[in-house]
Amino acid sequence: MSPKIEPREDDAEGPEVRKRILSAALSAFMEGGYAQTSTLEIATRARVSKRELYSLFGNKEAMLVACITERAERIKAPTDLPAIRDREMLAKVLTAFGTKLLTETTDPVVVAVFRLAISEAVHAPKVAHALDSIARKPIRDSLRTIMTNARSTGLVAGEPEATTETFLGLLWGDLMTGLLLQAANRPSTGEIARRAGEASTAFLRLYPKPG
Amino acid sequence: MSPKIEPREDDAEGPEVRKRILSAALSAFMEGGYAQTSTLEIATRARVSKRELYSLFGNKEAMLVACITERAERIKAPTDLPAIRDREMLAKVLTAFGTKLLTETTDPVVVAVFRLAISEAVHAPKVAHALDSIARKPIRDSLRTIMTNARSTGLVAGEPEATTETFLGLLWGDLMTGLLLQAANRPSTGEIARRAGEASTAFLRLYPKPG
DNA sequence: GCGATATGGTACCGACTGGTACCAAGTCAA
DNA sequence: TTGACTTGGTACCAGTCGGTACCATATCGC
Repeated sequence: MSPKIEPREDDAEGPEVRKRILSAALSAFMEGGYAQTSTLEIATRARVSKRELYSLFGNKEAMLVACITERAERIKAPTDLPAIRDREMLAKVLTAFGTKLLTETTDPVVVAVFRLAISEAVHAPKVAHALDSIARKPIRDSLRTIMTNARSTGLVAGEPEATTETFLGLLWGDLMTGLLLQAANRPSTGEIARRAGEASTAFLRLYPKPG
Repeated sequence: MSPKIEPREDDAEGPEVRKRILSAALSAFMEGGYAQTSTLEIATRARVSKRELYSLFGNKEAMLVACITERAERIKAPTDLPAIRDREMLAKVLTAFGTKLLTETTDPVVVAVFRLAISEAVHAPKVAHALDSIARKPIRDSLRTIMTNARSTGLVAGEPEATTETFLGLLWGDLMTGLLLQAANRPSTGEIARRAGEASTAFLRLYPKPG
């Protein structure tokens, strides 16, 4: 009940300190990788002292986790799913879902976040697990909800788990691996739309209306 | 024209020095990551002096490239493609291809190699590029050859590039990302076979015989 | 104006690293 | 035996880093 620390950051100091640090840390990690980035570098970029860094985050790894978590939380899947009445509508929903998913996850920053999490997946499972549970799983769950609905309304016969996996595969193809290895460029908006559309139609052709 | 150095490693010293180093380096990198692994650690594991390391590889990054290259070369795609006469045979070839691909690339060591390459993709593009050109591209090329054949013999109508991407997507689904993030376990032999079979049948249903 | 608190800047500590130099021991040819 | 060469072991160098301590400044309440 002590008086809250008032955010007296209104003096053109930019975003709040914590956000500034997270932003600085993320861009530093993106450019230099986790190991190559020194905490001093982060502090300097954030225009903050190392003490502030350590009093806010405790240690370097926690800064990484915080970065990744913060960015991943903004990827969350679309929340409001309209009621799907016919297969035409299902096609539209899937296309929209795919477009959104591809757009968000091919963002260079997101790709870099995946790279960071993958890099530390062995040593700091927390990092990878955070990304998985905050971004990857919710997206998948959201898609599976669509699939479950589509099945219960008799639009598609397949098992939700299987159809979800199929649609994700049709959507991704080999793209993510290429992006992670920097062997592919980010697809343009048009390519993304085309890809999502094709995945949607392919999916519906693959799972025709039962009965 | 000086006398070749004869490989007098026949004295039960185990594999040749170079291979021993590569093996030691790969397992060290796998366990500890690139940055966390010291060259002394590698030398000790390989029962070799640091001098030997540096005279053979020059620097640490080259050791990583050599590791990855060596392991990636063993993934190469199946070479002998039988002539494909009908769609039944195409199904079998695709299933076999998929099974082999999944079996080899879900190997924990291979996943770790991907992780290493992805980790260094920004700072050492050579590493990631090596993996891409030695393993990923040849596999894709091999599959596209199958697709091109299938098209020219009138078994499938789709553009080879597109059908290749589709089949890879059906095969992979969301698996690789899960493995990289350590959020999924390696699929069993049975699961791999099932997955490859389903990808194959789905693909053929998606691309019916033209005409 | 004054004491308390918090912050930026920075020096510092212990530990570790990549890479090189050097030594002692072993191996080979003659 | 001798001498050239190779190798494992290790000390060493210069540099870096994570994390802490300390100081001087600035802001705040009063």
